Amino acid sequence: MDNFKTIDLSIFLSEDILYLATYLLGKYLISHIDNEKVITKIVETEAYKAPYDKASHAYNHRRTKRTETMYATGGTSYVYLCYGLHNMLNVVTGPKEVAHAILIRAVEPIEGMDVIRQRRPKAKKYNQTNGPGKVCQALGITRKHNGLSLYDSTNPVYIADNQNITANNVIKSPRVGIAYAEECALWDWRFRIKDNPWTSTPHTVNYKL
DNA sequence: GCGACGATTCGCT
DNA sequence: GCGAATCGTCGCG
Repeated sequence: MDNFKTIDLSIFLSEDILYLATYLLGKYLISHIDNEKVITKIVETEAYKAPYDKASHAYNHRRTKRTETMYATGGTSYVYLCYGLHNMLNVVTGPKEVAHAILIRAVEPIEGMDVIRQRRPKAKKYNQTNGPGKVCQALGITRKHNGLSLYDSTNPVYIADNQNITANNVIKSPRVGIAYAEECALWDWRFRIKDNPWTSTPHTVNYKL
């Protein structure tokens, strides 16, 4: 389990963010942090399409110190702190200056389960990596890893090629935790691999306008 | 400066 | 199911 084929940069430059969010399903997310290697498979993503998506941090071209990373070239990592304690990993996509991003919500452990258990000692099997904050904790990802090129296997965090998931094996549903985003909250921009037990909760969300 | 709040998680009821 | 934890970011002034 070594020698991974990385993803071509040109893929990340696409502006078809819904395609990319499904394309990333099945791919490897790998971390090599604190001398520990963890290999996982991406099983759940969410798309955030600046500038008109009200759920995006870059909504309405908002550009601040924090969101500056979102305007980087596609394939860059955007890691931010949520609720003061949870790190969230996103994949910036599109050309430079286009602030689209894809949130990695859940992964399936492939290698390095012992490391994950060490980092999340209280989590039971399927609760180890089934949420965006849990993913970062399990892989050791923090805001220090903001701004990395995810197509470069010499970086401590990167994405590698693997299976493609066919459309009939992808579940689309509304995104989680964005009730404030009004009509955008209803869009089916959350993508999960069908019947995969490692996807995150809640399994359904219901927003009222 | 200051106050409000968040792309969540966990433990307890 | 509910509420607390916890702090950087943002917007206002």
